[in-house]
Amino acid sequence: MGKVKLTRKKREKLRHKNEILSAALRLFSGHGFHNVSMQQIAEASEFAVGTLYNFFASKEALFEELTKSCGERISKELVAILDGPGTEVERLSKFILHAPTLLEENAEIVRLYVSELGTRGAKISKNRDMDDFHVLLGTALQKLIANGIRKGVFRKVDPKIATLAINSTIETLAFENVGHFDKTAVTEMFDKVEQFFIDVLLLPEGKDDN
Amino acid sequence: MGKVKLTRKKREKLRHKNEILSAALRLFSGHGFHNVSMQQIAEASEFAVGTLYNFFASKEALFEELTKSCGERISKELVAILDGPGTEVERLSKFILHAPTLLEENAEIVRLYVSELGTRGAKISKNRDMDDFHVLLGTALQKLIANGIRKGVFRKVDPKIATLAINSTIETLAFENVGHFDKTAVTEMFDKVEQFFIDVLLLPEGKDDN
DNA sequence: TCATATAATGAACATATATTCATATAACGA
DNA sequence: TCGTTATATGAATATATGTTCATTATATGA
Repeated sequence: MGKVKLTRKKREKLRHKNEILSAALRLFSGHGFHNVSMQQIAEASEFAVGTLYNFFASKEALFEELTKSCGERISKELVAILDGPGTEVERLSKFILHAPTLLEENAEIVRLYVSELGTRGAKISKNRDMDDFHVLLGTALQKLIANGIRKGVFRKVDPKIATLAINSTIETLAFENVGHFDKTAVTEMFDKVEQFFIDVLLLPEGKDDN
Repeated sequence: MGKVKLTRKKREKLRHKNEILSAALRLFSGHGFHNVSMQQIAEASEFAVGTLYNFFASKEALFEELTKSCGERISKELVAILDGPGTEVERLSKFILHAPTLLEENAEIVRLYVSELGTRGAKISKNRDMDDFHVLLGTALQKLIANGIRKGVFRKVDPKIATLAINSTIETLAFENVGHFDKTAVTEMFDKVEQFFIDVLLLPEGKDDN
């Protein structure tokens, strides 16, 4: 994608920027945008306050850059599963069951995403990036379900509603567990969610709605 | 419940308090807790800042009282439907279809609830009242579904997961629409949600899982 | 009418915090 | 070595806002 050749200085600058973003993520995800000060981010990243302003025009700008990179990362990971190999049922299954791992590996990002950026919550700034990723994800899932229906494996439901239900359920469950994360318990819950939706969406054998 | 006899003065004081709460609700629901100042609440309610502090110990206390009364109101309304008359299917149906009306009549409350108090969002203060109401609602819905399963009208699913899915879906849809409310469009969406969950939960005739 | 209690007021205070900028430091090439 | 550029610094500034409290207004009832 981007240029690979970077002078040492440029690379170092980028590293510094990422260190700031990383510290900011830790703080924002733990306490929320309004409860974290630039001073705190400065301390946590071991830079001076002024330095932050060499990288970001404002606190909001910093936040937006953070959400953009985080959103991209997560949505890419999930869309890859939805658009990946396997039957519709397999992919839907994988999509839901992948949540615990994603939650474990990106607890901070997920927390940030759900707590201040999901479909809910008083938006910080008019940042639309997150919404874009959300739409991207919704579209992919919707397409998967529509295909499954066309192929006669899924019951004839409204793909938009099914998508809404699945995504809402995953998001809610994700946030409820991202605070006090217990892999075993979370995995068990998502197993049940997967079971529920597969169970409920699968066309009963022998019965043909079409 | 409470004492009905109140002196005129007491009644007036209560009215004043409610006026403040009402103004606060309007502002908080529109801009979020952190973006509304006591000054603004004072102006909107046509009292002086100091007066607010005669009613509430702090901004947080004001907010908590607001959420408590709002939560009670909504959860009572919904639990009444879930525990009301009719078969399980009828009540579940009614529960989902009631959302547009509830949304229309309590747009501000719903907005406040979902945006800053739902299962998500960086909590303002350690207020647990809202969670209590949420649990109450969840319990009622879960019981309804369990009963439906026992009676053989619902498919054998995990009532907890079904409850999670239904509530999450309703909440998400509610918030997505509370901003730019269009009764027709919203009603149509909730009709589809109702159709989806009824369709998907109903045990196919003639097939007996039990 | 007047003494008392209750309620309302808003300027002043204390604090927090986003942002700036003059200065210092380090890196680099000539 | 030295001048130039890029980067880092953090004290100072400006602003916003939660909270207090001495003062004023109003209502009550003896």
